[in-house]
Amino acid sequence: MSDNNTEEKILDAAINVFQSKGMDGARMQEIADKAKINKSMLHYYYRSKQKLFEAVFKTAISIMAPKLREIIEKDEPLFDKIRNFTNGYISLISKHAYIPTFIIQELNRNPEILQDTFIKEFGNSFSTMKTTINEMVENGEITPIKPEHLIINVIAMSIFPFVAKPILKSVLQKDEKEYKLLLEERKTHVADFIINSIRLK
Amino acid sequence: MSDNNTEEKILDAAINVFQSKGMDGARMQEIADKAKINKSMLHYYYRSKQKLFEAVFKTAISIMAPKLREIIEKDEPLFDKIRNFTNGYISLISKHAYIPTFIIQELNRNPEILQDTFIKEFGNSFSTMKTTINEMVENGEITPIKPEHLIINVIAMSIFPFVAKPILKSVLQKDEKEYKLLLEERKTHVADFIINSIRLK
DNA sequence: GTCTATAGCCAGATAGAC
DNA sequence: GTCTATCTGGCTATAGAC
Repeated sequence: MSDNNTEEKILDAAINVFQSKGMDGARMQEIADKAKINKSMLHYYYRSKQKLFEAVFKTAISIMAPKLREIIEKDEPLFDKIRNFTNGYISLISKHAYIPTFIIQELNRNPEILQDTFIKEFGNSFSTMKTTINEMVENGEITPIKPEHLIINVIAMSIFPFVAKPILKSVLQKDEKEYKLLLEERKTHVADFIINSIRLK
Repeated sequence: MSDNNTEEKILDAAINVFQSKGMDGARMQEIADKAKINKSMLHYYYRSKQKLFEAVFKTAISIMAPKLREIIEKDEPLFDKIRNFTNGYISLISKHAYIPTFIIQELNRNPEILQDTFIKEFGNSFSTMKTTINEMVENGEITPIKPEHLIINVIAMSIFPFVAKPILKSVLQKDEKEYKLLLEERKTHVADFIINSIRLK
């Protein structure tokens, strides 16, 4: 994609550079080089580094947010939901390995970005999921657990291995290929692990 | 601490600034201001921004690594190990909230830093823990699980809530106080959740 | 729309007085 | 050891020709 259109070539290159270097580390010259266009074109199309960054950030969110909504909103049995999310999300991130770290990094740098791009994505859809989980606990269908912790656990086990890849590779003494294999296994492992913990025996 | 000694005042201020802004976002002037010393003192004591950064990075690692070794090396029953680690690590990070994000961010920026400061911390102590877990599986003491996944799960659920705090606060619609309470609960919740998953019923 | 040239600023680093 | 003043380079951004 984007072999012709200059604006798209810029955005693609900007995604590449911003996501690996962050806002502060990124250089407009590097983006121009990667896009194989003149540096002043960046300003012609996006006015400023800040505006270009915002376009990249929104793109990143738009890739990650829908699947997150899915787990929260879709009407299906909880265990299916967990299996679909972990499998789907780990697959998705495998194709966009830099995005979670990028979002986390920039969000910690400037937590207010959320107000504009993120919060309204969710509204109060979380509260319905919360209700569902609480009902399952009350009906004795799963072990007692706070919905908040369950959600954090699901997300943490899915995303953290990507974010902390360098540390985990080192601690576990895995090479690139072995680590990739572990991530692949986690598409099913994470759901098994969670369901094993909350289901009644 | 560090009310007199200039070098210490610099390091304290540098820790503060580098850990919240990262290498690229940090400014020597801001460090000097926070340390209430003249900017050129930074160079007098640490030669360059890079060298000062390395000192800060090593400090961060030296705060986080020992507890990580503990879980891997200490000779105690697995379930105790898990309880001690999650409780101990979450408590530790609560006092140094910026460190995990800082380490992850800088490690993704430059994965080679590890070679110098990190890998040798662990040696092959991981392999003994791996053996222990595999033996427990074989002896039917816990559910079948790859040691790698168990370790990733423990670390992920302990650390991720700090790293992804802005997102999770937003998704779960918690204010600062409520989120702090969740983190507090996780000191015991995480271990319960894990043990509940791997113990035999 | 695309290029070259350059303005303007800011940050890291150093020289040198005290 | 600590300060002021300044150099130097690199980066964003723009002016202006084509």
